[in-house]
Amino acid sequence: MERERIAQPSRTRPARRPGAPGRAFHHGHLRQALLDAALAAPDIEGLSLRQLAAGVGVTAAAAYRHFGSREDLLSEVARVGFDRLAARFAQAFDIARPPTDAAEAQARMQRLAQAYLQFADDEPALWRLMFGAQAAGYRAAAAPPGRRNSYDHLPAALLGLHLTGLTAQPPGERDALFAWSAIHGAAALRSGRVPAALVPLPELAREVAARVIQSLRAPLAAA
Amino acid sequence: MERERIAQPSRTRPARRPGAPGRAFHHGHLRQALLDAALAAPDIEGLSLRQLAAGVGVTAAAAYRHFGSREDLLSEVARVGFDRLAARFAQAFDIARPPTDAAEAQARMQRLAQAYLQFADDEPALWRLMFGAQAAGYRAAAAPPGRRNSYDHLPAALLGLHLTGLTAQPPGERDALFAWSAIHGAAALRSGRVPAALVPLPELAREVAARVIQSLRAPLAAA
DNA sequence: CTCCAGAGTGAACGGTGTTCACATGCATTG
DNA sequence: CAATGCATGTGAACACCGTTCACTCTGGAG
Repeated sequence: MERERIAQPSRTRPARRPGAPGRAFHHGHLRQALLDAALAAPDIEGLSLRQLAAGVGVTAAAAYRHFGSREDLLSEVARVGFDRLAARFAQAFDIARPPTDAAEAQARMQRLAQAYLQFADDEPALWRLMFGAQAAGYRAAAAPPGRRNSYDHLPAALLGLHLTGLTAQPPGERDALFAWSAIHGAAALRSGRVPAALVPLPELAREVAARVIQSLRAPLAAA
Repeated sequence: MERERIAQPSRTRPARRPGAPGRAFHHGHLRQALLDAALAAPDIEGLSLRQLAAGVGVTAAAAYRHFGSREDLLSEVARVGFDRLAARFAQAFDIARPPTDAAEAQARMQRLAQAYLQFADDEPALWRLMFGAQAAGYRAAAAPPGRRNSYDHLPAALLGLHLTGLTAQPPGERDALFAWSAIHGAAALRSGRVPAALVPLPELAREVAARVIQSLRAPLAAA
């Protein structure tokens, strides 16, 4: 059954796009197809490997040619999530160019917060996977060696605040932690449908950024 | 098989503690036993209903006499978690008695933050359940009508800051949101093993509280 | 043209949540 | 005190899940 196979050139190894739309897997892009399907799912953590495989027209066992386990697959998906988040940060401001003045430094902080919050808004399932229950992810973004790190932008933004005179002390690791906490917490509460956090996003981002800047303006008073 | 049943008095309805240690369920406290077993589990979300039931010496189907589904059971467990969190808040300071001075108001904020962070440290599985992936929980604490609300303490602490002159404006809902974000975010990052958050807890709590107070000291500058 | 390594199949394993007909024993009636 | 009824727990069954394994197929290298 099912002879009719389309003879495709496919001279280079990783080529072989799905010429025929539905059929013609076998050697090709199953791995990517599975990742794409998972990324498109409304509830990534809740999806079953069997459904996922069936969705791309393949047996569940076939997935094990490309991933060691369901957990592995989800880790890969989370990694893509961190890449996307990093891409949004990169769009928020150019880390290589220092801010021109205090207003710009403040705007950067605000855009950074907005990028973080917007990401959680736009991709809630991916967000939950990245920072959810098992949370293997918090460090995942820091891993890939060559690639630009997701977590570089926040220290850079804080440094910008200091260089333009908005904060008294140069930013330390703990300052970054607090800033991250505030932004991450806001995103978590928002995605948890806490009413006060359901305000329009730019407004929330502006407020969080402003409060973070204010909190870092002066060194801490003695405990 | 298994005759030997211990005839127990059990005159009042909800009495009947497990006199004989292993056996002698049937009519009694299965519901509570299941909740207790779940609360004691190292990974609440990951546990199976069958294992849980087997752990208390009962068939999985028996659980359905007391809970509509596994999800229902976990919701109940989460509710207990919010009660415990509220109890810790109640121990942090008496909400009915306003703070005597600025130092006391500041100390309250700090104790509140510490209670939150300590809870996440002490009961990580419960914490993940409460604020984890599905996160039906963020509002759950606000629900029970008669009982003291988990979320009353934060606004009270903020009001204390204002009354003792530590903040310029009376605290609004959005101020509470920011404060909660910062504390919750710190707890999330800490439970996510972010290295900078793994500092000794009292120190982290002191810092977060101080930064929150500083961030709320003055009204926001115009956007 | 032959061979082979990689890719996908289908059946099977044990485990899961959930349902349902059935057993059982308590507490309350007559 | 005996009988009844209802809440409570049982065991088998269902569909589904993740994972493994022997197998088939195919496309490209020699």
